[in-house]
Amino acid sequence: MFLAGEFSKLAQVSKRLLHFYDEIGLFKPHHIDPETSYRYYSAAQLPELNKILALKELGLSLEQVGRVLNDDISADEIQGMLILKKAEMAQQIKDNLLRFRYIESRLQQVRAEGVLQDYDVVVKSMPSMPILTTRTLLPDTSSYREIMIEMMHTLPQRVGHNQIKHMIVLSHSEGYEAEEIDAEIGYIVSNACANNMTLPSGIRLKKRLLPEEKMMATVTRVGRTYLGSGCYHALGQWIEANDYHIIGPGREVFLQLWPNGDEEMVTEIQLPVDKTEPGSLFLTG
Amino acid sequence: MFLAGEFSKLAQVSKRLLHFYDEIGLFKPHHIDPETSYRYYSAAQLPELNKILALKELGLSLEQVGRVLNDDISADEIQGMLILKKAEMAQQIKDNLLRFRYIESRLQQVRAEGVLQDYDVVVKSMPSMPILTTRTLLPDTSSYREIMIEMMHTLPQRVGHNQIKHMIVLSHSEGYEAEEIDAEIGYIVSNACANNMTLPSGIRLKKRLLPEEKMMATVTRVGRTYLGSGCYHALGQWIEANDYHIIGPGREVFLQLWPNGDEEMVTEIQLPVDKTEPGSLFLTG
DNA sequence: TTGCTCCTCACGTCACGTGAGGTGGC
DNA sequence: TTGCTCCTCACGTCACGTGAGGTGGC
Repeated sequence: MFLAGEFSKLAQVSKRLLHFYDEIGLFKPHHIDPETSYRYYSAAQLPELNKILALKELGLSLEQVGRVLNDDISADEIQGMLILKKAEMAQQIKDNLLRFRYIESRLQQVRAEGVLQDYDVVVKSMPSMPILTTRTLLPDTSSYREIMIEMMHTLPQRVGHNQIKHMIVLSHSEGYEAEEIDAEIGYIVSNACANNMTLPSGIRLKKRLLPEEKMMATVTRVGRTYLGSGCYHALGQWIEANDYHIIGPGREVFLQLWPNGDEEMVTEIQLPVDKTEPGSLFLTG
Repeated sequence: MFLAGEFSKLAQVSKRLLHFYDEIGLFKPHHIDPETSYRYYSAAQLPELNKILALKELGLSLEQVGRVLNDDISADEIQGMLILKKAEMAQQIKDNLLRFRYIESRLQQVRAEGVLQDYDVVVKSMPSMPILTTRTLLPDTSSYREIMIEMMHTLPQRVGHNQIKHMIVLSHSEGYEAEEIDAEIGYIVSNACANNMTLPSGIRLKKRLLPEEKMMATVTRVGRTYLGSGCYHALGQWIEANDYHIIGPGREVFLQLWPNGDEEMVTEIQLPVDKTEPGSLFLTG
């Protein structure tokens, strides 16, 4: 029979762990002296403690370990647990590999530029939503502005302020183009909004449903968005390092327009992405 | 300006997270209405929140994130953090790969036998310790017993009870042999113990220092140990699945001898092991 | 007496999630 | 009035680690 301290040395665990397992009823001392409350453990209890440690190593929670020990669980259920754990491990490994690569790319960036990059990519999902837009070929990036200003000044009155949410631009051009930009400009609106609208300048808007996107790589920036900036660079780097690829038209959502000058404009750039199939890691099965 | 609920939808985080970050001073609302205590956030704050989320994704703690945001940290320190995180990731990935493989091997075992195996392998370290032993070639496994019994009955009196700890057997044979076993039998003793000892039967014991072992794969069993059992099988499987290999003589430590018959004997089998060099995972750098 | 063990509270960790219970404006 | 938002406690999570404060035998 060993005292808690001796037994903890034999098993190479902390005394506190023994206390804790006693407390939660997972592993009790062989007996406790009623006078001193000293815990006594027998060497024959070591295999049981080892079983607990080993199952914990496999990734089971203490509650699961307890159920395995108490035998109120079938071999099938144990198999189920292990299969689940295995899948979780596989997922974690994949995630960590990507995280590892992304850390590497951020490291390179810090080394090269001496500071952490300005733009931070975050994954979001977007539900489907109605938009009221016009699609045109624009000669250059500054042409956006005129159309947007016209919309700002006329649309809210025409369809009602409460029908209208954020202004949005979708770029349908493949890749980046400085001229002949195929873009769709308008507003995110509510379901009740009118289906058609003509602006004073003759521009015609139509309502359509923008599909749901489960994964969007997004970057938010403050200030003039139509100027080139590090946003797209950061997005590109992120998408590459994380094995994503772009699967649809990019969006720019104007969370805050320029009431007091461009500096206060806030835009979120959203690129719908999907996982690129990984070069097999044989973590299946 | 957005209310907490709206802003949390924009950012796709929970309201509680916003409250929490406010509480710990990591990310405060643009302002708070002093009458209602309502929190108001501005769209221009989104990039900052995104930065927090992105740094968290990289694996930094909130405290580290806070230091990066507050700029009371140099680019060098940020690099240091990232390099550290990268190494941690690499280690985690390696660990998880091994865990994954070990889960697989336990799964196979459960599938094959219908129950979880009896023996559980645990890694321990052993400090160097003095032992008082004799090394001989034994004709067969049952010859252990006679020597052990003689030692039990004579050694404690000769060198003093408090000089003696557990009985130990080291097997120097390469691999498993049923006969002509090269074994070393004796006791773990204290530093003050005598250097030599001769038993009544003429067996001579010498004291020597058993070296430290940083990693021992161990299994503990209750009952007669000199009979073949699943112990070694479990050990072997474990060592293989976890990319270890054996680097020295195995030990059997008798934590409890047979005062009332073999059934109550408790033995710990210890195999010194080391990591086998992994087939490169290119996680270095 | 000093040193060594043991014990029982009880708070700390980390990043929030999850109610409970109540308020204020349409 | 009903519904909707917002708020502030405050406990729960998971597996222990880490003192604080005190006891008992050599």
